[in-house]
Amino acid sequence: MKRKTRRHWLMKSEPDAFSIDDLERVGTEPWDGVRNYQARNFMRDGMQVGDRILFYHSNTKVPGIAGIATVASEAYPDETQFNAKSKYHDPKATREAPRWYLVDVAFERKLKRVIPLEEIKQHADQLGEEFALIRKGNRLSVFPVSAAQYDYLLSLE
DNA sequence: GCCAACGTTGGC
DNA sequence: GCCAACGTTGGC
Repeated sequence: MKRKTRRHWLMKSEPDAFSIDDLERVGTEPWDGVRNYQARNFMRDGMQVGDRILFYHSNTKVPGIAGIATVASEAYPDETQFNAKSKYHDPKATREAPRWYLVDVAFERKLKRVIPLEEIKQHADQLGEEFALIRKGNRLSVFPVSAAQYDYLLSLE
């Protein structure tokens, strides 16, 4: 059954590998290569077409939120798991029992400026200490953001 | 480039 | 089922 309300998400990408500019260029991109069960479950079980995504640049000089994207497809099996030549190949995955799922992600817009992680941390009181992005040791690359957190983060733009 | 944090794997 | 070893993430 479909939910009526939209959820919000944050997805990390290393800009050297795939940046918000790359997404703008291609328009829509299958979000392949996620090999973490929790992140997979969010994509497979939580996302709906039209949900908004904060596009986060990780592992770069100024990590932070760089743009907005939307969920552009239902979840479907990540093709790279079946490809022996792919670095994302998973020998234990079969077409009958795929292990990894993804959604297509569509470009919406770049932020006027990147909102740096350093700055986001200064708003921990408003975002909540449990906010996954600023929780110590968090490495999850896909996770939900509440509507309030989403609005607050964009108010920093 | 370093390394803390954390998830996964596999031997037992 | 425990847990050491290993690999990866990602800030700094």
